[in-house]
Amino acid sequence: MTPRPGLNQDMIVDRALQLAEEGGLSTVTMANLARSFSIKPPSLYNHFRNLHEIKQSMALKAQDMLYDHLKKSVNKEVEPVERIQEMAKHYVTFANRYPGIYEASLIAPDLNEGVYQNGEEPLVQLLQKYLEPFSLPDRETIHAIRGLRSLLHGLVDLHKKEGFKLGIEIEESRIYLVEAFLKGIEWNHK
Amino acid sequence: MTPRPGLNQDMIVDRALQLAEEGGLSTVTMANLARSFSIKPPSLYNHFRNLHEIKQSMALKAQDMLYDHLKKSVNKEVEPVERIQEMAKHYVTFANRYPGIYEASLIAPDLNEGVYQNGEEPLVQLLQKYLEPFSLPDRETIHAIRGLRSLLHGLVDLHKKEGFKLGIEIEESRIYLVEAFLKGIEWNHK
DNA sequence: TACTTAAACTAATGCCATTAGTTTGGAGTG
DNA sequence: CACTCCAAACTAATGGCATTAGTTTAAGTA
Repeated sequence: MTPRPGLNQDMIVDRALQLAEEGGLSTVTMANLARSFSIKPPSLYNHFRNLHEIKQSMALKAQDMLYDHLKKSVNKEVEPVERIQEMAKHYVTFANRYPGIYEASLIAPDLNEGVYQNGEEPLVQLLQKYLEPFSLPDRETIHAIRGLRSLLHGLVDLHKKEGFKLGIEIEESRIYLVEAFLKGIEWNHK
Repeated sequence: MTPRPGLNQDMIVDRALQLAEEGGLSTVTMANLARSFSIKPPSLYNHFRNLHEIKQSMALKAQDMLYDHLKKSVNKEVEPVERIQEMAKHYVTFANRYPGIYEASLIAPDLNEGVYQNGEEPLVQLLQKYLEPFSLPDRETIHAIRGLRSLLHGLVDLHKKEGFKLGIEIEESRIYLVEAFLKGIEWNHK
């Protein structure tokens, strides 16, 4: 049943994420993966159909890791706005500390092929939970989730592009923007 | 002085943007560019040092095109919030109508090598102008610009990924989010 | 011990970017 | 008009990549 069970999908995805972390997503190639296992590239095709499928698996695992990071690090005992601020901070921190994994988490799922339906992704569920105290109508909650994700990703992107340059800290922008955004959400609802 | 001036940088960049528009940025290759001009790939190296430089030039031109689109299509006679709503609408519209060009506009400039300093990019200048009526302190204006860009890009990204799926329209989110965001900005300032 | 089969392999194809070195044709000069 | 020059094309080659087809191998099972 299992002759020579040396490698498996999990090992490959983990190594792929490690490569992404060390040199960026563009260094995740069949050739580099094979090299890292001291095997030849064609051997990888015994475990995945092609590089694209490996990247899809990377995306799912990376999203899980981000989700776990956000979930475990958020204090339940603070008020709603502060809780979202904390979450936002952890989001940005994770993305900056593990840029390769974050990059992998952004890989788009195949159209009509994702494991999650719209709005089913763990991260969306989490944001939805944190927005519950605001008692928004469903439609507005969806808008708010879209807005928050956009703001968070935009801040991460900014940090990557000009984090080293002079200028106003991204951290300060994050605090200001989340604050303003939530205020605007509340105001709009009233 | 000028023997056989057949091709030049502008022609190559224009064709590269055309290829991006037809098949996405990943189809912009030396091989495809050469094919489109009926020449051999090495000939392109007489005009650009490598593919990377071509892509950098594409980014600049694409950013110009986006900027021109936003600039010319905004009505001066409306109130500040409505003006930003219009701009946002045109931003999203442009990105959806010319996905390849928009994709090219996002290519990151080489670190320490861009033609613009921080905050000098035309798009940033435009946003700054539209935010002037809000009379924000300089720091808050910078935060607001960062937030607006993030929201706009996030909406475009969402449209690309799930624009065809069922669900609440991106257009509605745009209207809601810009409205809420600007409300929050004003509130925070008071 | 022999069989089966997954997981490795070799060999090959066809992309791609890039470099080195060569040819060529049009503009300017005598 | 013939000559020179040189930018812009070319050919040939290298080395990287993903992927496929077909072959070998070795570990567990009968």
